[in-house]
Amino acid sequence: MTETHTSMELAVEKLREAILSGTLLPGDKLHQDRLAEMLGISRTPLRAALTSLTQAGLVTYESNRGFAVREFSLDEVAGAFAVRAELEAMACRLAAANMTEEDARHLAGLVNDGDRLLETGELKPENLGDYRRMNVEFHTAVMRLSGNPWIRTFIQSLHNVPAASDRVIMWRDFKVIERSHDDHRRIARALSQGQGERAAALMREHITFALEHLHQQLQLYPQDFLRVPNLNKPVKRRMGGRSKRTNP
Amino acid sequence: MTETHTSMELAVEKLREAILSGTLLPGDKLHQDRLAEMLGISRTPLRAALTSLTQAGLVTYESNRGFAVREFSLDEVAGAFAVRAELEAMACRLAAANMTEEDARHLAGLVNDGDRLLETGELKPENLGDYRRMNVEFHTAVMRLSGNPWIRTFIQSLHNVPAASDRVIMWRDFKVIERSHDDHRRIARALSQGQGERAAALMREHITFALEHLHQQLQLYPQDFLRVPNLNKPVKRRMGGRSKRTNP
DNA sequence: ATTTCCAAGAATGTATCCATATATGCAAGT
DNA sequence: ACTTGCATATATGGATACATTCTTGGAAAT
Repeated sequence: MTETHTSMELAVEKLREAILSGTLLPGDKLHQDRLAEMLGISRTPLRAALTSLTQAGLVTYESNRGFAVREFSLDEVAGAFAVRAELEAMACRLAAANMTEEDARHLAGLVNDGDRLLETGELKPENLGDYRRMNVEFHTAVMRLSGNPWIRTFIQSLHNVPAASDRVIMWRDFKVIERSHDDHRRIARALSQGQGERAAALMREHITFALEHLHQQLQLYPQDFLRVPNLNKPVKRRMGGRSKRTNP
Repeated sequence: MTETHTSMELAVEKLREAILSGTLLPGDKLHQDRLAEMLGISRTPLRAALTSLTQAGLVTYESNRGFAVREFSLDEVAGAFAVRAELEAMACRLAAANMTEEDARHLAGLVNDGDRLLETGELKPENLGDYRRMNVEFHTAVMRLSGNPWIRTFIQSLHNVPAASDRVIMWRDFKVIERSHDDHRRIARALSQGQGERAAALMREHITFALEHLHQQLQLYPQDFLRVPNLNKPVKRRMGGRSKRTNP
């Protein structure tokens, strides 16, 4: 069984990673020839990848004017959190009715993993990746347990909104992390006991606070977030670029 | 001033229409050469269109095995209604806080349009298109008023689920239409008076009932919905082939 | 008769080439 | 000096040709 990766799929992954990690900044124009050369493929699969990412919401497209990395307003980011809160709360209500013993154990296990990662009283940098994975898996598990596939689909695309993604855990305040993890613990227990409304309320607050906290962090450390959307930039940034152009 | 429609965008429209209208049935394999010829374009823009539709959720794709019209399970259809109910209820809560006089008038106007279309005590076939447009515009307006762009985005993609689309109004029972329209009236008034929770409750029921009604209709008139997904159709016509074997 | 293997056909994936639309820069006119 | 218009350059959109993978039909062996 060959893991047949078509090169368009590879391009999608590479580009998604580049955009979400900030290598490509919002507003950057996605020049087909250069990108194709950088990725070592031709323009055909690249265009397919860009088309795909356009529908996924990561890039924008205008006829005859090409693709560009999508920019998000603060309102859109806030809206993303609001919808996340609502849909994941919904997932809790639904999941509570479907929980089996095994499901309960799985969630409890994830909470346990978090306990271990935080037991030193801090979130060590080398544990950040594991904590993030645990966090993602917890939320994903709840949505899966809801039995409604659309919830996962939509939350997934909300994670393409840079600041709304649960990829980012830049919480400097350990107390906030601890509280957040305690939310998980309570949610897991509430779900296991069939307390759907309670779990939903916890989840809604869990996510709503994340937005509030983001706002605070944005006030305190704007430079961490404000990769300034280069508005009508005079600067042509190129990624790893070999510049082969000679004009000024 | 040419309405510069790139031929990929045209293909997207044509295909979307063909799929939603049932010309292309769920499970149908989307043969690139044939489709390209039918649409009068080459495979390049066609593939772009298919890629786009894949992300939009109307078709599926597997590496080296091509595209096909997506099939939806009854569970997925039900799930679509459930999420619609939740998100549009959310839109009501948000919209109630944002309503201006003009917004109120707009909604009232739409309700009025519906009144006129139904005043004869029936929904005449020639009015069905107008009624549908009014219905779509009403729901769209509420979502727009919510100020959260994601709600519209997601509901939009739920309308790609054939039976969950509000394109279909195949209500034979006039009482059901009348009640549904009365829901609109109450929702419009509730929103205008800032009664967000009430509007949300009405909207949730409005949509939840639509699913229940769909279930009923599906029991009564299954043939209207069950456009049978033609599983591995035996048409293997090879033209120009040298082996002309007589049909059994 | 059934199964296995191989080869030819067909369809998909990718690269390259051509056409068209947009952007840029220079010249001419006011 | 500024604006306008045109010519050239550049980028994107689409078509065709080529490569790779999958499917299918048949022959040989058990």
